Amino acid sequence: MAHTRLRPPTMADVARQAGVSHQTVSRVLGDHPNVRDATRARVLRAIEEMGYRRNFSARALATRRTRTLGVVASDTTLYGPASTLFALEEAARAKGYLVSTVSLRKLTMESLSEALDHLSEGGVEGVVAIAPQRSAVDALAELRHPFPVVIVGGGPGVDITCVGVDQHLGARLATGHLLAAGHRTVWHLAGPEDWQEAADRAAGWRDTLEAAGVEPPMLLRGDWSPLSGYRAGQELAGWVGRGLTAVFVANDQMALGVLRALREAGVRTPQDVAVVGFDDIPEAEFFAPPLTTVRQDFSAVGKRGIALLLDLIEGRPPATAPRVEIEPQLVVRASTFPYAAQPDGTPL
Amino acid sequence: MAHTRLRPPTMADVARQAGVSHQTVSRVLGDHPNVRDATRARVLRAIEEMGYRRNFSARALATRRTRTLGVVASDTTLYGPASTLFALEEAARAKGYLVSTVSLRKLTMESLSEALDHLSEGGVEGVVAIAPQRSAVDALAELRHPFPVVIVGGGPGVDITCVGVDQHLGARLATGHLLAAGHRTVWHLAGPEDWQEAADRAAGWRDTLEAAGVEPPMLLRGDWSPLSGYRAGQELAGWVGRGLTAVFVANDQMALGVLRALREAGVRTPQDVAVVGFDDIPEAEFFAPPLTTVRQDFSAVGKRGIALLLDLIEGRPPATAPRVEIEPQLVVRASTFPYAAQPDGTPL
DNA sequence: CCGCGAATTGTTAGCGCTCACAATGACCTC
DNA sequence: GAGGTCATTGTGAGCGCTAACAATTCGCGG
Repeated sequence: MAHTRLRPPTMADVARQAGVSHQTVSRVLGDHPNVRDATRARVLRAIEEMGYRRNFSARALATRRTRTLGVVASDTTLYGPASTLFALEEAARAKGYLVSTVSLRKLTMESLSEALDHLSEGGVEGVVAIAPQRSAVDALAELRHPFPVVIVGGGPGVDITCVGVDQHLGARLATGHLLAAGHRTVWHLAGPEDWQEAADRAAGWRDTLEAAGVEPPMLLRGDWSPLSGYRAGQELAGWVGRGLTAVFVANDQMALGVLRALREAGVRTPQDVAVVGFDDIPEAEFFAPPLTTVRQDFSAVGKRGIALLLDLIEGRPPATAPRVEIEPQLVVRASTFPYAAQPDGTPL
Repeated sequence: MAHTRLRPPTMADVARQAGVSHQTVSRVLGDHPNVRDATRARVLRAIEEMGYRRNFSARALATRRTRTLGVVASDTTLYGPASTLFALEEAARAKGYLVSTVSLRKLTMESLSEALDHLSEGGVEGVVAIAPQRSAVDALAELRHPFPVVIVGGGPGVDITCVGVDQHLGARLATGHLLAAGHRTVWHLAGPEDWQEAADRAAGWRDTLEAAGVEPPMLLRGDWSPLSGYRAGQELAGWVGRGLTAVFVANDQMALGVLRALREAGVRTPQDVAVVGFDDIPEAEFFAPPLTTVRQDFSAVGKRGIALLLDLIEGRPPATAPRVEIEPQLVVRASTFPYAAQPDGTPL
């Protein structure tokens, strides 16, 4: 007969019902060998009947493992961080870990410290920080924490394990693509100075030009937003006819703003000015014109990040170098090549 | 003298160091009154010196509370779900709860069931499901789980507490805006049939037209993607000059595709056809032309969702109705009104 | 200077699980 | 049939904390 049970059943309850000891129940749940099939079946039936679920806290206390990882991130509504977050969670879950997230509005020393405390109180065994700003990386390096930390998207220099896409290579692909198409030089609209990825992309752009014997033109800066791209685009429009025929924009959102400003200034893309972005956000294919851009493999970043963190947690020597770089990929569309395919596959 | 300590210090270690009982340490940490200031100071100093941190699992086991909530979501790289996720985490953290996320690629019965199991194994006290598809809501209603569940963005009908933006009202705002601007009728590009929000927006559109004594024209369907909007836009372009002067598109991404298709067909926006979107993604302001759209207050959704879940967890009678609706807001831009302000504030 | 209530501190038992080890039984070999 | 081995199951001791209760101390009126 079913009576209301105030407390959820414990392992001992199940054991009693199945006529075994609690340890045998534990063995069944832990997939230990050396449990007779008949016994296992009896236990499983009791578990099923009573709707038993192993108590997380008791288990964690006894094993000293919570199997929970923390992630600290900011700007999680942007495509890049959101994709990274998704990839990290998926990779962690595949390894049997739970992920607790803290999304910050700003990665300051203070907010980071609070976030790590919060996660620490939550018993995480390690943390992945999506920290693209140098200042955030520095803060992280200073902060004391009782668990290993892996940084995604951050820069080198500090003594923390990092994973990220090879931004320098991405920028070389973008800039090289434009040079190969016959442009004499390539302008660059960079991201905020403090961002490691912005710096790496700018460096890749500069190095490619210099390797080709071209003096890099003036560098413009935006803040990743379409609005800042729009403003930079207005400025860029003023240089058309004075040597500007190609622009490498440090992300797709700013490229959107640039495209709009150019269009409003009567500048045609790609006939007058070719534009390349970075990220390959889903909308990029539908910009006017569809945007040539650099695609990052976030899923790979997530997998490597989690793998690295688990190595650290389990005290294994990290399987790879402390700095892991994932290769990006150039996606060519009509913003640099007028005959590139339409979104639905038909030529323009 | 400092020697390497293999195990992190326990409360008993701190107590010994401070010359008190572990219980007094617990009192200090728990902010209990009735601890003499001198004692408190001594304990705090010991904690500081030893770098003590309270063990999460032991605490959770003793209190039977993990103070952890779960969130199940899908499509977390899209603006809407990502914003909701962010808002939920922020609201939960403000209440002292940790959030564990599971991001699914598809919300099927099977994946949902696995997600709830995974969270359950992780000891969550309750779950918020971002489940915009009806099928997902139905699956959730069928699934047994040992904790309360609140649905965000889902529909009514089932016996689960829901929070969401009032989509019907949003659609009325959008459609009414177009009618007020003098359009004789408004076409609609809806989202996938299975999505509650798509259905509500379509219903709001239809109701507004009928209230105005207008027979709703043929309804088009997309899948939220820019590509599907592009295809629908090509079809819509064929109706220009045959009564089509205004379109309400069920989200901004599809609206982007529609705008592009119209432009390619030589149709001007807003002079020939006015377009309204839904969501107000950050890029919407930079579409060509800037998009009139409906803004949703995700932060409010997050707060109400968490509040509701905590009510359920703590056995309080829910402070509000089982179905909470947040009011959306119309944002007018140039896609419906040629004199709307430019992104940077200057008139066109 | 005793006694009483309030403030402060200590003691004892779990919370529900896993681990290490002990115990049981089945089966086999010589 | 004694002794040994292996597979299977049970027992006891924590894991590190909080909650309930017991004990101690302090201040102060009588």
